[in-house]
Amino acid sequence: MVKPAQSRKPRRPGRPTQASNGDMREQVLDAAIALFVERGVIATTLRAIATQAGVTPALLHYYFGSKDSMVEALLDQRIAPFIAISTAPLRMPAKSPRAVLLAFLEGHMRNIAAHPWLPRLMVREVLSEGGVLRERIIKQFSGTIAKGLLGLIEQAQALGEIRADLDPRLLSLSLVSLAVFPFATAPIWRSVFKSSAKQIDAENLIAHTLVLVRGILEKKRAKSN
Amino acid sequence: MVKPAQSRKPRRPGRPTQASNGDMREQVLDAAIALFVERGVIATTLRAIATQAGVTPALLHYYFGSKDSMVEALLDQRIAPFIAISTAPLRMPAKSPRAVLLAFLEGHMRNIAAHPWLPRLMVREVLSEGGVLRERIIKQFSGTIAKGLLGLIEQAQALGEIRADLDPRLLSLSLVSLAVFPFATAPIWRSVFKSSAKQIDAENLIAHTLVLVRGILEKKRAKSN
DNA sequence: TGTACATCAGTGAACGCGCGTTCACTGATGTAC
DNA sequence: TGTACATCAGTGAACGCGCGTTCACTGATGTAC
Repeated sequence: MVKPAQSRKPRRPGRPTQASNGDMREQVLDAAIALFVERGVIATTLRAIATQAGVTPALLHYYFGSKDSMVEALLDQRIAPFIAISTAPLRMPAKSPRAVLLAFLEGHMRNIAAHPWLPRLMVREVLSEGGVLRERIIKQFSGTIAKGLLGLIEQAQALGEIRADLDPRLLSLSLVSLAVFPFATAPIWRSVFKSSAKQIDAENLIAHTLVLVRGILEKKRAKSN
Repeated sequence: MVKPAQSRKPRRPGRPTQASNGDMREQVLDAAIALFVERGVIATTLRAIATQAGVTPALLHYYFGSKDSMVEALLDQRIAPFIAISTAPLRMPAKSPRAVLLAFLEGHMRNIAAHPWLPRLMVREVLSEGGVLRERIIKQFSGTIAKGLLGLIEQAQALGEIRADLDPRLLSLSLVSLAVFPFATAPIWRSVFKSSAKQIDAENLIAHTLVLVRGILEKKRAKSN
């Protein structure tokens, strides 16, 4: 995942010429997020990020001021946009809450399937106390996903669109579990199942999960036994 | 969760008398696991563990030789036993694979509900590269849970006990998600839902999840629409 | 039952190392006249 | 269009600090006679 450090020419001292590529800030953020995803925030040193991006550790302070500020910048510029995209459906008024719910879950899974580092980073940091990311992720999560999902479920239950015998909080928890955990742990189960003939790809997983979710939401018919 | 450092009398130099309590090794392991759960393995310093257990950092090396060895000792003595208990049903020959499957899930959830630090620690470490725990947890997991669960599902499908239209690998992934993720993230959603009138406890969650799982495994009847 | 001494449990202070951070500096670029 | 100089992007070397680890030590315990 992490590319070998770019072997750039050893860069003479002084201000660089305009010819040398100027989006170093982006390169630094790319390197930082790649390493954070692999090792976690605390375990990643500024020197490692700098080496990866082909700059000096001093540059990181020149750009961001401190490691903590850098993590926050990264959250604002690389993580928040994804959450905003995922949660967009939750913010628009819904004719059919059930349809919005399914669309949101599918969109969310597709979003994290396309950016597999997202759930991995988020779940790990949320489980560790004292991280800079933890508080902000929890806040963002509880303000958007949790509230929106819960509201949709309650509306859909009230309208009789889905089964109403489940606690909406527990149901939202189960749905989030199904939509997040498999993607966050993808590298693990891929290696566990690697001997299988047919590999599992993201589309299989998304389709499977949607089948499950539809089944879960479905209203009970008269039981046969 | 972490108790304040025991304010023991400042312990005169030299070998301690027999009167002073002798299970310091256990105290150290307790302190270590509590801190590992809260902060993660790399973020926990030996000094923090020593302070917490009321001993010197040098003692940790006296007992375990190194931090890595200590983590391994901890895994063998505090984590492996729980996994062994949880996975016991998977190792006994089953008359009804479906019944064993449900019993295993229920037992597993009850087990981690009673020891909530377990899933939190395991999920976090498994998601971080380079940890000592990671490799061993993955190995243990793929050797027992994954293999056992997969086998049970395949047997139950072959016997017609559960619906057979789902990929057993994806189904096992979904079941593990439902049984692990909600418990690993318990502190988060508890704080998100803390304004609710009726608090969610572990029994609610277990019962809810088992209802969902039974529904998921249930064979389809003719659809009405 | 005493005594001499090896062993044992654990300490306290220091070690080297890598961390995040600082700061004086370098030389290209932008601007005023 | 040139020139002088302030500004800017970024470096290199060093800073103090806390980390995991080491080691000479202390004094209670176990053992041999």
